[in-house]
Amino acid sequence: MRYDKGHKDETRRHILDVASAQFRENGIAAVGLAGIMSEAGLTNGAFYTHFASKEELVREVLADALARREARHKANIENGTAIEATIRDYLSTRHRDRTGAGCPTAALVAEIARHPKPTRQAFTGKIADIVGLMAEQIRHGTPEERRRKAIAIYSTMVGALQLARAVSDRQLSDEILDIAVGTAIAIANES
Amino acid sequence: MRYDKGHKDETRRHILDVASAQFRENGIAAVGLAGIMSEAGLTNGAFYTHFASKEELVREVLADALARREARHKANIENGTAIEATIRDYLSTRHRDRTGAGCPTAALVAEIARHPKPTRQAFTGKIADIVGLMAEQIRHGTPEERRRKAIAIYSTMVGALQLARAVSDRQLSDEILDIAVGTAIAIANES
DNA sequence: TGTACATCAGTGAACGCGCGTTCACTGATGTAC
DNA sequence: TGTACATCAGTGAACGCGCGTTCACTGATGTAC
Repeated sequence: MRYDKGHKDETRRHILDVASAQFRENGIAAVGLAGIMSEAGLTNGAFYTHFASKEELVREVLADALARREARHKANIENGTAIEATIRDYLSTRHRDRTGAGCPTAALVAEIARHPKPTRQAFTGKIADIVGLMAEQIRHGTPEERRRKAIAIYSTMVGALQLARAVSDRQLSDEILDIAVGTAIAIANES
Repeated sequence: MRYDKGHKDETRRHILDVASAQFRENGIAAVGLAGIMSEAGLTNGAFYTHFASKEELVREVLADALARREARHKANIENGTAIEATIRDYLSTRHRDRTGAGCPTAALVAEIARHPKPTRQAFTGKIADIVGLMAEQIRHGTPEERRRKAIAIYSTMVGALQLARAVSDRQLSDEILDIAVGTAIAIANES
């Protein structure tokens, strides 16, 4: 072969990374394949050597980006990181200001809702896993109670991060994050 | 004039309504002006008799759709509707399943975050008003505490509704709504 | 009262452009004989 | 060892199409004289 063994996998990985950042930064509908491929240092046509369609790319990007978030949650559990730290990290000004590197759910959830079922299924599976891991981080309650708390916390975090990104008033934005931190931590710790 | 007095205002109103529903249903970036105008029963060119650009339409649609939500909140207060009923209504399966007629924030907040400042300002002003009205509905706490609760409840509702719409598993979707109702009501009533 | 002109919401074709996708081709390497 | 062919990731031009926007035009009514 004229390319190293594993070259194609690396290229595919690179396209996924570029697409993942562009989708989160600008939204799926607003991002074109030509822009993704040129940022990846390739030409238009090479796209179809790796993916069957834009929709397949979307599905793989979501699965991949959420798997990375999941890996972070797993590492948090192994390190004994408290749920409070996870919440503060998610609702930080840093996360708010770096959409392209941040949570795919907060960036894309409304758009995902409008995509075909296979795409929503790829999303659903990973979300269920992440909620399960967050439930493990929670210290109080039965497994069912922890699961309910994890879903409540995740909903609050996703909503608050999006609101904090959308409002034009910096002070209000900071306030939203601050209030959501307090709310999410209170949910985690109530008995 | 060859059209009734007030005709132009009615046409503009109609374009706004059609655009408002299409944006919420399919997202701003995915909706074209030609599709809006044809559903409104007009041709392409007439658009610019009413709006200077697509971006101006977006701004006006947001201001208008959120003003309608605000009017509903005002009516709730005048009718003495409890915050619990507002929460249950927002997090109902009906609202989840009718995106095009539902809350513009839940449908469009992530996209709004990517729009120019004037658009985000139009959004921010209305959101502040709606949060203020929700705070009035809350029965416990100082004005500042009520405001914080309203922001927490709104964040939770927006996040949960979006998640419920995106997941492909109906049972999980219903569960998310149910959990968020409990969480939001608990926030409203805690002292 | 009759005629010439002004008004203006809406028409519909066209503008340049970028979209997702297709496809004949390239060229470096591996394999067969 | 040398040569013919197969492989295949990537190239780059082209496909039809819809985008946001522009603009010369229409035609029904109102106004001026």
